Order: sequence, then C-alpha cells, then structure tokens
Amino acid sequence: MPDTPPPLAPVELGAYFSLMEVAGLLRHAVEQQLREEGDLSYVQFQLLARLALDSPSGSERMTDLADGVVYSRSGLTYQAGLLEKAGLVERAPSPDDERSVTVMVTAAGRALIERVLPGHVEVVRHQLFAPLSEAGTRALGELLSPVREHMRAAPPRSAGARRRRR
Amino acid sequence: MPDTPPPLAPVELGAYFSLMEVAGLLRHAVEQQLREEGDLSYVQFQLLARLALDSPSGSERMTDLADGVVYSRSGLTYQAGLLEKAGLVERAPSPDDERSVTVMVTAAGRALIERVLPGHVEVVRHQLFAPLSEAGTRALGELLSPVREHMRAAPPRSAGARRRRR
DNA sequence: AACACTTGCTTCGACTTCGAACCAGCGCTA
DNA sequence: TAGCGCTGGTTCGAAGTCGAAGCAAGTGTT
Repeated sequence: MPDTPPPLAPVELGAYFSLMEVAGLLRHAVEQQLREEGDLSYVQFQLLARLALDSPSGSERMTDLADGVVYSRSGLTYQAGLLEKAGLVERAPSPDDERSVTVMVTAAGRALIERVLPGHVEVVRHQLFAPLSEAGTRALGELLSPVREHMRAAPPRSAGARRRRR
Repeated sequence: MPDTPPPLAPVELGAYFSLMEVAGLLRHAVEQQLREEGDLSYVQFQLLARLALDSPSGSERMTDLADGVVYSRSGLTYQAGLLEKAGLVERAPSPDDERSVTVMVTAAGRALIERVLPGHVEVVRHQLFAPLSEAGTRALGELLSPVREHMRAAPPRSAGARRRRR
C-alpha cells in the first residue's frame, strides 16, 4: 500500500472550501439576475459576452468557444442552438475550413449584453467585492491568476474524451 | 433611465473571472478523480464528507444538508436516494419532528470516504495549491473567508422559491 | 378545538449537461 | 491520388438539476 499523502492543512482546507463555496454562491446569484433581466443562463451570458466583448470580430469557432467556457462540445452545440433560435447569434460554416462552424453575435445579441451588463456588475460588486478592500481585490486577482494559468495548461476540456482512445 | 453603475475595474474583472474559472476547472478535475476512484460525483462526495467528517453524530437533517451544500431540496432528495441505494447512507424519520428525515452515514460510507480522500487531496494540492506559496495559500483563505460569510448571510438556497409567494 | 400559515420532504415534468458514437472534411505519407 | 489518422461538429441516450405543486406534520391565533 502506498504512503497516503499528508492531509491538507487547515489553512488549505479553509481556502479550498471557501473558494468552492464562494464560486458556487456567486454563480447562483449571478444566474438569478441574468434570468430575471435577460432570460439568460450563466453559460449563455458567458458565450455572448465572450463574443461581444472579447472577440474583435464578434465571432469564434465552436471548439474555441467550448474551450474558453469550460464546456463540452455537445453542450455547446445545444446552447448555440438555443442562442441561434433566440436570434442572438448566427452560425455559418467557416470559409477556410469546411468542417468548422463560426458563431457570430447579432446586433440583438450585443444589445442584450449591454442591457444585462450593468445589473450583472452590480451583483458581482455586492456579492463578491463588498467585503473586500481595494487591496484585497487586487491581491485576490494576483493570487488566482497564476493558478488559472496553471490549470489551463492541462488538456482542454472539449477534447478530453477523445484522447482516452488507446 | 437610471445611472448605469461604473463598470468593473480591470482588477476586479480579473479577480472575478479567475475565481470562476479556477473553481470550475478544479471541480472538473476533482470530479474526475472521484468518479474513477470511488464512483462518486462531487456532490455525493460533499454530502458524504459532510456527514462523515463534519458531523459528530454522522447524521443531519435533509434541509441542513441541502443548505450546507448549496443544493435544491429536490436535488438532495434525488442524491440521497442514490446514496441510500448504494448503501452509503441511511434515511430515517426524525424522532422529535415527525416531518423531517435524518440522513446518517453507514460504515460503508465512511470507508468509501477514507478510500477516496487521499486521491482527492492529491488533486487539490496539484491543481490548486501547486502554484501558490505557503503565504499565498494563507492569504487566499483569509481573503475568501469573509466573502463566504458575507454570502451566506443571504437567504439559503433550499428555501428560495417558497418565499416568493405573496 | 378549529382555522390558517409555515416548514420538511417528495414527486413530477422540463431543461441541461455530458460522453460515446457518428459523419465529414483536412493533411500527411506513400 | 489513395489511404489513414486526426480534428470539428452534431446526434443520441442517460443522468443530474431545478422549480412548482403537493402532502403531511408542526405552530400559532382566535
């Protein structure tokens, strides 16, 4: 039997649990606001926001979207379908690569993001940042940023399954 | 039209996104390990762990469990059913309050937790704490702990719907 | 004691999410 | 250019999640 690793120190446990719980509760709160003000789920908001705010062209390939949002491919297909049905986004085959599909925000999509963003910001501010000082906020970002990079280095989620093939 | 709030500063955005992404990826990683080594979902692990490690009596009421794990009541009913079918917990009507149900870990449940815990700890250590210094870890916990408290102050999730009645 | 209100849990239906299986286009090598 | 593996997306079935509705037991009011 292999040595069991030393248990997590109380400090670590506290950090770990707090992190998970805070993220969970925050997501809940945000989701509620988005649902009420824009009839969007958190994932849908993420997708729209990424397209509308982070992408210069307002469009991305499906797989890149899936990777960016930590989503399975099939799940993304589903959500993209919903967003398209709602007229917030359009799908078109990519010109250079016949297999891939590019997703693009529509004007309606951009408008919706603009509409829900202020409320979104309010919620995040109240829930997450209210108990933190200016310095605390900065520190939090600086602590988590390297962790984020570290985790991203691992294989992207959208593939995942495929690679398991012998 | 009301004033729109000032947008989140880049520092805040960074902290917010990092937090959500780190939590999401970590959950993914942990879930995978739990699935492989113990055939448990993250939620099931949380429930078992709470009963086996946090509760002196090894038992809790359904609602308290739901609140502690940020879970809807109906979802908990479902999961408790699964865990019971697997022989990891037992449900019994509470002696003092005829309505409420007490959930208790079985020996098998405790054994399973013991079995998966080391691997769990390994994953958390590698994924979350590897890029952090000792001091960083402590700082992270100290930053998030007040936020956690702050968010918990809001109404618990398991009720939520009910209170909306006029 | 009878009434209404609240609380604890379950049932139900609708919606998400995931992974496995699948098809089709790309790229490499022979 | 024929063949083979690889990659991008979708489809499909199984599982998880939630809120609304429902039932039973407690609490309080008159």
